[in-house]
Amino acid sequence: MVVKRKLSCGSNVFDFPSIPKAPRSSLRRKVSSSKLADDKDNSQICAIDLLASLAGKLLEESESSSTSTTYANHDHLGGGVIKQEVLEDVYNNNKPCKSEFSDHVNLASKSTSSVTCLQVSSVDNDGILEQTPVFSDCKKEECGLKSLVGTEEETCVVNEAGGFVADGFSLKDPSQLRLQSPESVHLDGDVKLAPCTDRVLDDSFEGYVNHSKLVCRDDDDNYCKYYKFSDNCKKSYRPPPSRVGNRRIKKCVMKNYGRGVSKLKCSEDTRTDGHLKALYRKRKLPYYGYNPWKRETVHRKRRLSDKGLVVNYDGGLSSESVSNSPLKRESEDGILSSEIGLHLKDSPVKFSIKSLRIPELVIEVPETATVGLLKRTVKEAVTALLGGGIRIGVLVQGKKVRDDSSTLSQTGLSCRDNNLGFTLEPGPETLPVPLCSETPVVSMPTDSTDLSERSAASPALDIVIPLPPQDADLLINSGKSVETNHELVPYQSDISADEQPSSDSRALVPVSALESGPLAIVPLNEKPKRTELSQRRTRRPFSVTEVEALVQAVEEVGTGRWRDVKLRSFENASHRTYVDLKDKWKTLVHTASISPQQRRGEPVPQELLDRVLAAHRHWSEHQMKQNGKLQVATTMVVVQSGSSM
DNA sequence: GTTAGGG
DNA sequence: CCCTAAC
Repeated sequence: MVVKRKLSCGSNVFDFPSIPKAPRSSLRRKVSSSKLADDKDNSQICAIDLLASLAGKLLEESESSSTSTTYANHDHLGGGVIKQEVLEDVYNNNKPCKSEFSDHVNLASKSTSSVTCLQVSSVDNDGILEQTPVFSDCKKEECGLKSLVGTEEETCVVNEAGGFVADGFSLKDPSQLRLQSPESVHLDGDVKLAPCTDRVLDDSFEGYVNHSKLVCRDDDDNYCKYYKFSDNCKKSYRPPPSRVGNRRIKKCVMKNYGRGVSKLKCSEDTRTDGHLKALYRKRKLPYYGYNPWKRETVHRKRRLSDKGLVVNYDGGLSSESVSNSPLKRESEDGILSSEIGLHLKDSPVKFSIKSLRIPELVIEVPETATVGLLKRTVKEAVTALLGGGIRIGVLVQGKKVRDDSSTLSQTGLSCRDNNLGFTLEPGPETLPVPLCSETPVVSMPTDSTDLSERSAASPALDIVIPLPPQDADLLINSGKSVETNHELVPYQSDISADEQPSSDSRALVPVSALESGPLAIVPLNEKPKRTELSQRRTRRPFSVTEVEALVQAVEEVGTGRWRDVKLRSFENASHRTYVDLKDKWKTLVHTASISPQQRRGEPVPQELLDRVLAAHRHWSEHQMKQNGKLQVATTMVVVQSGSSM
């Protein structure tokens, strides 16, 4: 495994990763992490890591302005803004995967933010701060995300001058946020678990936040420490080995601002299993059939489209008070404030994400494969997925919130009734696999170009940063993870209302999902629209040459036989599907029928347009004739049968 | 998996 | 280009 650091979490345990925020004082930053509970679990990736990274992101945002130079190594990023150039550089470098991990880690640490963001308390909660730091200061590299594994009741206090900004929302005065306050808002209405009390094996996360308090302070000095009161919970909650559902996959999630993403994968990829491969599932697989990957014994398919990329969190927002119990209810009852917004004071919004569902991830392994191999394969697939660069999307009422500058209240997140969802989306930076050229194992990205542009993983070829600037902030690179150990709790397929048909999911997710207890499951009420989730293919206007080839083919085989057209003239153009050709023909016909002044884009020679019209006319007539014959034939049959009777 | 069309 | 219904 490439990923070396894994914080093991009891499967049920929710780890609170503390991600120290910031880059700017990586050195100073102190990260505390709970002890790794199980090394055994290392191989698993915790979904929660994602959250951690998300949280980290939030923190980071606040600090992005003051990004330290530490990023320089990998990113050259200034201020957390992702630059395409950087990405490209990264992608273009086929660096050996192996060494990368450490590097990323460093990045992570630098850029890390604290996962604790999810639960942020105002500094005012002095009471929370305890003198006994359980965790020693982290090394630089490790500072990044450390999950507090097994720690329970951890409170994180973040005092950050910068404020948080998260995808859909921004908290301007972070110092005043207390996410865990009793008043927390329960957005989703979904399941909320009282910390310790409700703790069930399935509790993905809340249960674990109890006894110890995690404090993350990011004051001027920017340092975070965790203080742990007790570690009891941890022990008690060790999930039975058998539980698959809670299996947490450890992923290295790191948040680099998008840049070094690929490396992480590399690491994994490096470990080639030779025959293992992942395929991203493309819509039209058939046309990609020539793709070498297809022949691999093991395929991993990741379907971006559906959403494949989307990780759903089932949880929504739920309020939980840090304290054990009662408070929680109160908050739910109501006191939620709609005030959440730029100036939150004492009206923290608590986000409890029970689980994040990863996108469809189909893994195929030979029957002869060992369980160990299967595990590794899954891990790799997930790691690759996450490592590819993920960005977090926020869904409110099923609708994606694109404006990162919106406040929670503006976004409606302050309302308890809202259905909040987080999605994992492929980040632009997703190109990891290719980097690790050696390993075919995880195929996703590599082919993506060929397989489908559509897939979120935009192939390296066209690196497009679809995301608006603000989204860029959200980008989380998992590649190298910072130690966050979050538990990944798969959504429960059955329970979750989510769109994804369980059938699709052979993915890891479902399996684990089964394990997760009911509590953990909070279905997203609304099915996200695909459009929201999936990434649109990059636009590739047809060149005149292509148009000519298309016209030529259509003249020969006619309209209505797009597959043949494709095979005839675009066999090697993996990015042109027959549907594309059909669509292009449609537009060509339209273009040819309008005045030149009305035409846009690269002008198509009139000669070609004339041919288009001619061919269109010809084949239309041909089709009509066919239909006519058909009708006649039908009529004849009918008449015949009628007469016979 | 392909087609055909609407969006 | 995307999404789907209809084959």
